[in-house]
Amino acid sequence: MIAKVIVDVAAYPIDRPFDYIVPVAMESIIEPGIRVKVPFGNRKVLGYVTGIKNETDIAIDKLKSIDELIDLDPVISSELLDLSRWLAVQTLSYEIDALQVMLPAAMRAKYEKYIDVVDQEKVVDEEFLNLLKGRKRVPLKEADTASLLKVIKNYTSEKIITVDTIVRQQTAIKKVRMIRIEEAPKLHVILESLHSNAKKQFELIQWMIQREGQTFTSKSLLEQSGISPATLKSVIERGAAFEEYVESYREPEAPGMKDVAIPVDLTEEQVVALGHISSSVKSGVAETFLLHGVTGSGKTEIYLRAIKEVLEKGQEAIVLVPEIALTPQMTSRFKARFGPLVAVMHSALSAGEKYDEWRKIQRGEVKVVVGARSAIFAPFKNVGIIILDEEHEATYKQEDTPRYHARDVAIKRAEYYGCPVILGSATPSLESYARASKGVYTLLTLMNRARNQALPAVEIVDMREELRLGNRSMFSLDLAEAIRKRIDSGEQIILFLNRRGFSAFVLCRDCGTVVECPNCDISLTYHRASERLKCHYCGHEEIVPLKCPECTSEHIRFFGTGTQKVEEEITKLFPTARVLRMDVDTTRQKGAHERLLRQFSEGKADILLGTQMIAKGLDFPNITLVGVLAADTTLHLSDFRAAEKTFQLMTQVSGRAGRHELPGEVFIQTYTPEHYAIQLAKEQHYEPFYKHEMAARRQFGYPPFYFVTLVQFSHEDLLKVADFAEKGTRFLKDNLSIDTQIIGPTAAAVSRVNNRYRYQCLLKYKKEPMLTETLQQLIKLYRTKWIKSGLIMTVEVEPMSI
DNA sequence: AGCACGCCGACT
DNA sequence: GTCGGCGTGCTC
Repeated sequence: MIAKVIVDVAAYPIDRPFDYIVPVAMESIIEPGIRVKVPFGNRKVLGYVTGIKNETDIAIDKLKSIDELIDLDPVISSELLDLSRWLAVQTLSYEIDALQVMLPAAMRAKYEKYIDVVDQEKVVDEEFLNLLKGRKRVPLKEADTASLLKVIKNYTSEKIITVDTIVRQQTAIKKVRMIRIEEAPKLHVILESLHSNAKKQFELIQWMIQREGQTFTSKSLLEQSGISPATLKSVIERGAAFEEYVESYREPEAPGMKDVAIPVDLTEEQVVALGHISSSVKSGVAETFLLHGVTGSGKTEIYLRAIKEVLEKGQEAIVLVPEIALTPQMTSRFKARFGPLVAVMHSALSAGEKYDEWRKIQRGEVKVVVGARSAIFAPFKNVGIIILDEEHEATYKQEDTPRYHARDVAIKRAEYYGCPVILGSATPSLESYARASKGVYTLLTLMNRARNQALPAVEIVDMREELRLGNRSMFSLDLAEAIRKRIDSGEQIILFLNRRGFSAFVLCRDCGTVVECPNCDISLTYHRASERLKCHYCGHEEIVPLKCPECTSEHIRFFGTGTQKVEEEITKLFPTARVLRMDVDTTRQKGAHERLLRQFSEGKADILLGTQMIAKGLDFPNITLVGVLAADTTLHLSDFRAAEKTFQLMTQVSGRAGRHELPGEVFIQTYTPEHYAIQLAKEQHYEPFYKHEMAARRQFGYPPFYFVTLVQFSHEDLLKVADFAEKGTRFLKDNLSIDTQIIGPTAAAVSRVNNRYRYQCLLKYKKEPMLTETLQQLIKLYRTKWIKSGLIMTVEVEPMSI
């Protein structure tokens, strides 16, 4: 019997199955999806069995045998095995990367090498003997000097010692030590044999006789008997009890918030939308729905009811939410509705906790998973529905290999199971809406809010005008007035600062020098908490200079607006206001996110001030005012999605106000009030925005009219990167059709990051039959030749930004 | 990716 | 003369 194995080595010539002999003892157990330890070259690696066969073309003398099985049951189902192959092709990545991304990080292999002494007599080297200290097995990494490694090499070739590789999972699986007590007759025998001064052991065995045959966790046994661990150990050695280790789950912190929306009657729109989804669930035919509903229209309630139907059919549900929206508020609604049937997967869980959740899914102990992007690979075996909430979010696209989009994977999995995919959003991506318009997806619309509240009144404030009136503060007069009113009446406020591309930088007022990162072509960002300047690209940090590094002037200070600075100004303007600041700095700590939100929901603050992370999903009855401090900051990014992102953000954040009884009000401050993205966000008019933006995309040849692929090059040497970028672009031009636009090579927007110069080449095409093949050839060229010269090249099909 | 094999300069 | 530098080539 021969097994086809994909080995855990990400390299170009290795990216294919290797054949191994299956030892007879393994034949009845082995099947595709099981992991194995195999010899590869002169080392041992982990591999995934992808197929079983009886013949091979490989010469017999070349074939090796599988060393051992890592799993007894497949960890990758046949469905996911096929999906990984598809994923590798789609994203132009190694098959091993596509496989690994499907499993929790804790299951990734870790390699440890040990020296085993075979012939003790012949070990004479003093340094080596010193390393052994009498042991017969020593971790190889303890040998850290060159001379020792040399001795090891010699001893290995003389077969005095061998080097053994242990393949194991990264994080130990949490196990609980269980103690099973023997039967009474045996205990009596042991009791007799005890020495008279072993009083504690005598006591423990008598205690055990009362509980013969029972099993305890070692912890509870020690507590209940009041005996020390040392005594227990001796008693176990005498054979009075067995130890066994049982895999146990960690219990992730229980969310503290209740389901705020008790099941209510559905609106007519909701009934219609749910009806379409239900009939798809029943039909067993894959169908993709775009659920377009204004903020507060009750999309989540539709998800919950659709999932209920799926569970009643005996099937499972996958719910994806953007990481940032994976708040306790969101997950607790699912937990409240489906209780212990829900597994939650988010980045705040430890590697071990993620593994536990994964196991619960795999064992079929849960039926619903709510999670971020990677939860799309949940190891369910009978998926009945897949939901992507806020489907337009860029976080659904993975930034490193395999660069997959969760939406594409969802649709692929749904095809296999013949089940519906629900893409939900108040502001769908243009791609999805275009597909819905063309009938590729089924469009479901919710025009009204579930509790029939009016959408909040949105006012656009022209900050240029404020400036003209002499108001140099970051709060317009109207917004300041509205804030004051809310503080007085005890209502709550959300202030949103879209900091991206608009962070606090340090500028010399005499010579105009901006302090830049020494490794990247970008200005450094001022961080108040640490009083340091940081680079957001490479992580470089330095102290804030007191003098200008160029002209030594002392007139150097920071400009721009960060949340910390806004917080200061709020305290100055509204001394009585209680402010909670939520950004990367205040939420880094585990659980900080939840704590801040809980404080806010309990009314312990008047103002919640934050960045992107407060724009989504929050639902608090007392919020009646939302202020956007500077709406334009996303607008000026050099990206084709800039307007779309701005519109989405404005709509999302506005939707936080007035979701319950109290009416909401929104102020959007901007320096470009005439821009269509801002004007149309005012009324949450998606349709006109869509039409306007589509016209722009058509004109400039961007998605969804054209597909794009981005090829990026980086190198320490500017001349070399320009040269390779030119070569790569030429290769693409020579091999792709004439209708494909090939733009570049051009220097990237941030032309140097971490001391590497960056170039890129952009492909735009409607139909390019040669695309995959040409890109594969380009990658081959890179991986076999160019990579040696220090070039790094990445290819991203359909990037989220360029 | 690793790791060994293999061919040329500086040391006991 | 050997030790060791890292260029080249292979992994079922």
